[in-house]
Amino acid sequence: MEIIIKDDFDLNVIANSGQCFRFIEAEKDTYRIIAFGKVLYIKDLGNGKVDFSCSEQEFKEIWYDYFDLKTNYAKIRKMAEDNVFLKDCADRSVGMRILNQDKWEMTVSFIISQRKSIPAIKTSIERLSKACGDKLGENLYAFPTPKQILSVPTEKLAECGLGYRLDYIKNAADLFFSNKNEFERLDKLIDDDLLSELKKMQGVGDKVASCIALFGFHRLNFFPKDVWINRALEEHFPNGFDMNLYAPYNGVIQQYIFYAYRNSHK
DNA sequence: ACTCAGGTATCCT
DNA sequence: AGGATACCTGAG
Repeated sequence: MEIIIKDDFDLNVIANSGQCFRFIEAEKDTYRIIAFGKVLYIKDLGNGKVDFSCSEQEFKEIWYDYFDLKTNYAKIRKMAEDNVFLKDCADRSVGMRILNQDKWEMTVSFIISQRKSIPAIKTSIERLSKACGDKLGENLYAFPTPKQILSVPTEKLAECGLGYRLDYIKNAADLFFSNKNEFERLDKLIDDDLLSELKKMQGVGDKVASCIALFGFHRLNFFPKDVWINRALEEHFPNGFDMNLYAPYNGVIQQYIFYAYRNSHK
């Protein structure tokens, strides 16, 4: 189905923004997303026209929210214009959106992310999905549920290149398998409490918890600090970055900095 | 072969 | 509270 999107929307920017690991350019100008047990292909036809390979019902139920289409990102982007560096980052990140991704998938994905490059993270996630996720098509697998991860022999999980993170992931799977409503409970907490609750998990520190909150719980004010952000802040905000200026959208600003700074320094 | 990767836990002082 | 160090493994 075709839809019209007037707001910021660039599939290439989003796919390479580091917030998602199963959103890739499958062929020229066509992107493939595996999420929520579905495989979606999207093609940007230009002039705001975008083709989604799904029914109108599926679009309304999943993808409208996934792409956060209710939110006006062009308006948020304008907030960055008061600062030369931020404006430059925002200008080079036009089309960025913060996706509404699955909370469980984000939890595991960002536990995996520590001390790994983005290509290595993607490899691990694909292996894990293939090892125990539902088959959705030829060489396409859904992200596994906590139960599926717990059901698979350790030797098979060890082949996913998870290293020392494997125990962290099993602990998280245990937690969310034995507490079916845990994500609902967490979702009701205010930002500070959500962060501290997430950090109770083994292998989840400030950075990973912030990413889970921002990309899984859609808490747009979280500002994950990774090596790239820290370098950018040191260079451009030697006296500190004022989080009050861009609240409640610090997370969006963070994505602009991450995307623009990393792309021009890697 | 060698370094570093979207960090965290643990062990110090 | 803050600093140093080890950590699995893959990608460049």
